[in-house]
Amino acid sequence: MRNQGQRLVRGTDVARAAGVSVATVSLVLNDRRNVVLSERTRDRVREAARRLGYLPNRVAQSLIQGRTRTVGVLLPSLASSFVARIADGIETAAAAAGLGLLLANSRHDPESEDRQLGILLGQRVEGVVLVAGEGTVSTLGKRLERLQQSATPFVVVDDETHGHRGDCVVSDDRQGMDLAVAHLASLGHRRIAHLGAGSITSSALARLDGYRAAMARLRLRVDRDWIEGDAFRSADPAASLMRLLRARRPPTAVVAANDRHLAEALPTLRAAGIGVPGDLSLVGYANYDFASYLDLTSVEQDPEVIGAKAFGQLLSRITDGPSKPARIRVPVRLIVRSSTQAAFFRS
Amino acid sequence: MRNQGQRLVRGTDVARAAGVSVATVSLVLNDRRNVVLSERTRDRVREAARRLGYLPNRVAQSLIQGRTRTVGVLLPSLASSFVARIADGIETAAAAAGLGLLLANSRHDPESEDRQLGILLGQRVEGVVLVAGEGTVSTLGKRLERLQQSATPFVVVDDETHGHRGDCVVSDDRQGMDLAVAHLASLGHRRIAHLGAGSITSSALARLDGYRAAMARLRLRVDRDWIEGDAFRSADPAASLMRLLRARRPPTAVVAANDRHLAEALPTLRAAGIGVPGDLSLVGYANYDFASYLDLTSVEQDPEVIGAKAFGQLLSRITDGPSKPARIRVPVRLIVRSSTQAAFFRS
DNA sequence: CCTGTTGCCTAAAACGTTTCAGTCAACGGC
DNA sequence: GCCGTTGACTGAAACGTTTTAGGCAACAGG
Repeated sequence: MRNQGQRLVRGTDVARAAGVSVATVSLVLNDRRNVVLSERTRDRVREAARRLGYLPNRVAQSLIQGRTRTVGVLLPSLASSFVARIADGIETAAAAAGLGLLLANSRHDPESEDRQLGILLGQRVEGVVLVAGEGTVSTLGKRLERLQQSATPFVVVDDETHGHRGDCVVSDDRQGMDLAVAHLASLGHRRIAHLGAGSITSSALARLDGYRAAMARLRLRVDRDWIEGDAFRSADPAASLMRLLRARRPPTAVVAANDRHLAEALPTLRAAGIGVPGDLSLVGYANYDFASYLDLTSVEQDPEVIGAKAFGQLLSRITDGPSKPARIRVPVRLIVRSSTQAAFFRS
Repeated sequence: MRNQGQRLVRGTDVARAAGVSVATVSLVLNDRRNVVLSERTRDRVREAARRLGYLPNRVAQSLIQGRTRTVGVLLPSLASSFVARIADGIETAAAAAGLGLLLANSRHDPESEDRQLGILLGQRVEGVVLVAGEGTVSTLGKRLERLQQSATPFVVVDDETHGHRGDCVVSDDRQGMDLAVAHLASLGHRRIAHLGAGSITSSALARLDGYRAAMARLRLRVDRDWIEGDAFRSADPAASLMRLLRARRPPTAVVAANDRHLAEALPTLRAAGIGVPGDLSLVGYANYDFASYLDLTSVEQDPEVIGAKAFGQLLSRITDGPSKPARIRVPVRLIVRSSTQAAFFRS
């Protein structure tokens, strides 16, 4: 720790240089206008501070003021661009509000998430944004309880199954599925199948749910063998998609819970001689950058806005205190490309 | 700030509950073995701490110990998956070393980066990882100077043009280009052109440089019109690629500085009736996830390792103090897919 | 000369830890 | 009974700020 040798400049140093007390330094630099101070003194202090390169020690400030101006963000990984962009949104909003971000990464491990949360609370963050992820969501309740006990405001992102415990912000998966199904229906499709996400996260379930609701709303029947790749199926999207096409009444279109599954299944479709969109229309989900390269119609989410809203909600909890849990759903929009076209066959 | 009302439990509270002094609480909880303390007292204190849910206030600890156990990460954005994965690598390494991460985002704006750096230094982070980005790299030196003045250890990531000022960690772009060119040469290609990144970042320059060096090493001539999309050209990759194909001696293969440029140019190639790899072999760079969906041969980087190495270097600076600047280049590897095949024509 | 008033600044406490010198009791040896 | 030693714990300072009550000089009014 060589910084010890070369101490950073403190308020005392500025005070000595300006020929005043530390109290005065603080008063001047924080521009306490209700205290009378001569312009001459102000200038002297400011000049000394500038000359010495004085940066008030935030640690000491935090201790005395009882607030750290820092919020914690606990996420499962930054490898997912969806999560990373949420973090970006949180950071931007926090910076605008003058709050810093302490980042912790659970690596999808509940125990690690526990430990990290402990560290964040030890650091006395003023609030926590908890981004749910596979692996940690099932035991999330335990950590929310801990947050409640320590009276630390929090917001959950990307999971609404714990909505009764506090605020949550999610992407509007139901709306997304409705847009996808409605788009296909407007093209004349009646036999629309669903290729699920193969996981049991809150949004995977919401997308399946949204698919069913949209079909019901449009009075379209859903055959039993039109849903594939749910939590109980293997994670082979191509095989799942091919199974869908062997249904008793084969679908003319498929809405997927994830672009990635479609991208992976595309070569198999091509090999089987099934043209897209000629023989089969496809709608993906998430609008990853490759969706445009593959010309996939897809539902675009807005992770930056999710992050911004999550921070906004957290901030209002920090300043206004608790009240009835809010559930914020961020709208999505459909990006139409050439993987969808009018139905080639009407039932 | 409602947390004020419901204060968190302090060492004093534990001390009172256990019938000892605060000093004892600290001694027990920090397991100071060189001080003699009876087992009975230890147990009483530990029990009281557990019962009250005592979490030592890190802010006070930091103040007294003069170290915050926190490093700052200053990056241009989390929207880039490359940067996000670097951050992930840093976080993982930092967590393993027991250090927290304060995240700041410059949004590609030098002024904002300045401000953010000020905040990090105010927070008394023990070191800073500075991830360079377009927009901020040109004025990076100013901030490095500031870091040097405050005697805060730092490491620069993704830029080696400031290597004289301190440590830097970069992906080995020269090696990557060498792998790409050598791969094509081994397939019999002699006329290999370069589609640049269209930016003037350190790695774009290094990739161009690596291309030239590799061609020279293999004794392959580089025509003047075989380099496109450098900093002075417009950012239309498809047009750049088509220009390459109109060269006096048209190339049979192209190595790009970025997968994305190839992905965007692909439709144009298809429209022009140029088959890949039949008429033209392509090698991309970065191995984005879409590279596999588009079957692009590409150079894969390892951002997590870049982050880990950056943190490792920073940590050794923090503990061992300064010495000769290190320049760490993280190896890359070539992922061969079907966008490259044996040359159709030998010169 | 006394009493206020005003203007400008400062002393000192406080925040919640850690650390170390020191206290105090008990005990043993002589 | 005295001295030293050991074991077990504690008092108080320290970290670098902010904040508030109050000090002090100058000056005015009576």
